[in-house]
Amino acid sequence: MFDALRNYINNYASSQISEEDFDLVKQAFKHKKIRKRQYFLQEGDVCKYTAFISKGAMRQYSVDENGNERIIRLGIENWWMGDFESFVMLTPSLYNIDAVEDSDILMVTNEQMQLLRAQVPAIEATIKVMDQNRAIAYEKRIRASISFSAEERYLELQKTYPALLQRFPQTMIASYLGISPETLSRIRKQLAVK
Amino acid sequence: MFDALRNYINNYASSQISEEDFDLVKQAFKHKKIRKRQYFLQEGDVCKYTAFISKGAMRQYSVDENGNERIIRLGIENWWMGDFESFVMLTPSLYNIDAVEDSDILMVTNEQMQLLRAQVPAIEATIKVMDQNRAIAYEKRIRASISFSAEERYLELQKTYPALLQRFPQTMIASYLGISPETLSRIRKQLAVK
DNA sequence: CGGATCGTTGATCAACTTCAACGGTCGTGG
DNA sequence: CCACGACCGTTGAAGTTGATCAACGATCCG
Repeated sequence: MFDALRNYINNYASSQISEEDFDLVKQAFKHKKIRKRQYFLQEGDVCKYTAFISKGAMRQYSVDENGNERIIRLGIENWWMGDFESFVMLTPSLYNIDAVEDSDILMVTNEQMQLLRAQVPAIEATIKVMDQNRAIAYEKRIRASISFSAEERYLELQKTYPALLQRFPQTMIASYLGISPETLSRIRKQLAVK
Repeated sequence: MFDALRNYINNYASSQISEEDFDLVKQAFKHKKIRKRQYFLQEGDVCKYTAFISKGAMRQYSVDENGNERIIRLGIENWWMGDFESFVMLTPSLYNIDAVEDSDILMVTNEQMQLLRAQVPAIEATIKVMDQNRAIAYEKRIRASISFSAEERYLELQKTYPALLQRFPQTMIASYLGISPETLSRIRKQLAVK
């Protein structure tokens, strides 16, 4: 259960995390199984935990006034899931997060995370790299949304995170790209011809 | 010249930075005056420095195959400017950065920044808060780009960063929002009527 | 087996872009 | 200090992209 997280840390921190340090990590995280369609977070609630997905697939989305779901993040194994703003500021979330497949997650509060960060150098290092990577990934996505057409954004996603295309239904991919399912269907048809 | 930076740090770190610590900061940063239209970074170059804008206004943009400028970031006093990916990874940048007004900037390399971070607790604290705020701001912008119409994105910008609207020509604001200058002009006309 | 979900396709519609022209303002070089 | 050119914002018309509405077949799951 914790192996995925251990590998993740060892991969991000430059050195291996010691057994004692990893015990601290284990104590800070709560394991939870979450079934397909089950909520991890509902709009209006505070996102008290951030979750490391050790198995499964999840999504974060808001619902507009017409009832349309707008997916702003997708996550699978070895990704983190949570509403960052709500988690850090302890404000009510604008988002829902639920499982798209049966999932195993490891949950931690921000308080525990900050403690771990201070106690365990490997965690501190991991978080720094994560912060960097997140900033870079977000900048790319912002650039794509300003500069690229729907087709280009789809191709970019296909190139960057091909795994997501296999794990989530096309409707969700479309929503994540900010386009309608019909448009994505037509783009794929179009690309198949080429 | 360094006052803006000192205030910035004192504002972000929970405690005041000591005089000795701030001397270290002063040594790490290089001051530079940069004239309107002058480049801070050109596409293809590595972004060796990140800049704290102590006075002035700058923009980061890419140029597409048709010669259109796509602005992905605007910055004024007390904001940081630089291509984060290039700065961290030392890869050639896809962007240009130039001054929109005559500006005073304080420049630092990533290496020096990491050293400062290790030596000066106030810098470490400041960067942590910056990382958080950046992530939150980026998530909002991604959400806006997926979910909101051009008019809604303009209103959001007006609400969140009204100062930007005063400092940059409308053409640049339009580019930053990912819409054409004509569309922004019509949106503003439309809103004026209401 | 039956209902729900998913992807596809066609037709129409709305949002936004592009192209073109014009007037105003600002900064600069003569 | 003035005149000129560059840039900026505005407006109109036409064109494109993608959204919406609607219908249908396939598949999956209970």
